[in-house]
Amino acid sequence: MVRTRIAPSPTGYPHIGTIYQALFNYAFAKKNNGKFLIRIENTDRARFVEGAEEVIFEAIDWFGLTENESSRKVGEYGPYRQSERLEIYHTYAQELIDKDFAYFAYYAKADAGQKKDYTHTVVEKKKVTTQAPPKTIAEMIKRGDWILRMRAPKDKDTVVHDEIRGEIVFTPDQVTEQVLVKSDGFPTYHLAAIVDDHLMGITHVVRGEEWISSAPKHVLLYRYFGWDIPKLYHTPTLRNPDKSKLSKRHGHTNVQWFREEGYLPEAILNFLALMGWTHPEEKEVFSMEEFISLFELKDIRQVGPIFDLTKLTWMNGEYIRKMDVASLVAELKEFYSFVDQSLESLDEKTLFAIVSIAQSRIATLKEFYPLISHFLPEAKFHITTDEDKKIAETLKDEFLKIERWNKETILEALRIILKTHSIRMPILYTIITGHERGLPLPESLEILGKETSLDRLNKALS
RNA sequence: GGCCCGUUCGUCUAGUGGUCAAGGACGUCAGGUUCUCAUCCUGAAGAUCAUGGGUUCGACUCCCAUACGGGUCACCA
Repeated sequence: MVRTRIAPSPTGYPHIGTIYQALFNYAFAKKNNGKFLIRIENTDRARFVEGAEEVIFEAIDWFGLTENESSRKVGEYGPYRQSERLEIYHTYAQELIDKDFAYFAYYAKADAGQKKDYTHTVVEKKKVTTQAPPKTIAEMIKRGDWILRMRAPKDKDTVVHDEIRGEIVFTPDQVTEQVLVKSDGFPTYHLAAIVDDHLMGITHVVRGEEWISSAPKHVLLYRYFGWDIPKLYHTPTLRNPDKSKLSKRHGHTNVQWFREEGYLPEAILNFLALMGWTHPEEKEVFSMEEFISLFELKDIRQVGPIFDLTKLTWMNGEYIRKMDVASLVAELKEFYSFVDQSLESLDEKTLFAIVSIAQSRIATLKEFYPLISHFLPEAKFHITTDEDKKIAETLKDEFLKIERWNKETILEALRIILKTHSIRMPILYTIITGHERGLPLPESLEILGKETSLDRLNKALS
């Protein structure tokens, strides 16, 4: 039974990189009739953000990457929130102490969490004390200035087998004696993740390449416990246009941002799938079902791709264009209620008609509204010059002559205007819509109706 | 700085020793269709496969070095 997981930390907004990881883990689990779980890694109390967990799940739901087990969907391997598993970690930490694979180290509190400057080689200063070390985790927590570190071999290389990159050898000096339990009794990622992955039956660990350097420590821990090592896959990390790791500073990383910009979750997922993976037939647009059936973890590329918004926007347009009108209407309604902008002034029939002519002209849902301003009740014709006025008068005459109000008869009328005033389309377009270009004019006027069109003309002429 | 991972058109990529003087997609440019704008269609420009050495009859593909990029070196994940 394949079991995969993502392990987000509730430290802020949901990151697009988390979704990228979720996509691979989800697809692989689905392909193999396995389970995909979400474990909340909240062992860092300093960085914890209230409400962040809820927002992660909201993003997961939006993308439809529904998990089988998680803190909100508790299965038999729970709890799925690390803060609720402290006793478990302590038990296993004690096992390590008993086997002498871990030891208590003395550290003054003041050193906690300080970053270092690595432009030059740094020699870590060890604190010394004459105190006897604590005997148990409980005693350690009580004392406050002790931590638990793992032991690492001084004479042997540690080999990490990565399914994408092959064997990676780490010499002893690269494998430091990682802190396992912090002085507050909370485990670090390294202990917690290994214990949880094992206890939760994770078979394939798919995570970002930033974890490669700490992988040997994880391998060691598995060995200390005598556990099987799940298959390890280190995926490339998404990059900014300047090639650095995708960050808020240089690009858009917040899932919420993509939603507010009118991107469709399916399109984002499709685009993300293309970042590091290629369809066997080199197809660019494919469904999640197709992706699941074709996807293989081992085919993931090793190079960090640059997240290119231009191509995502194109992809989004592709998705919008292939939707049926009813779905697009529903999608637009949901989007505009999400961004607090209503489409309610338009009745259903009108909205359908507008959407069908707007469909090929928008790449994101957000582009819809600016395109349809001339359909809103408060819109009017734009007559600014005497020439405009003359055109409007002819327009009125021609409109009055039309008996059957449809796009063909309207187009004919418009052609007459263009000819008699020898003007070009953008001028006429501006008078009617206020913009130089946009949705097709005959269709727009047909939807608007003869009555409304004449009404607006009269108002503009008076 | 040490170590680790990587390096094919601006970007995403195909390519696993000969079929590649490198194919596709986005973007760009030009043209066609057309009531504007899009869609759609056609075409063009765009990569001496980071550089230099090997190995081989033959290398984008294998090996080594150099350069460059990224990651990591926290009581953060």
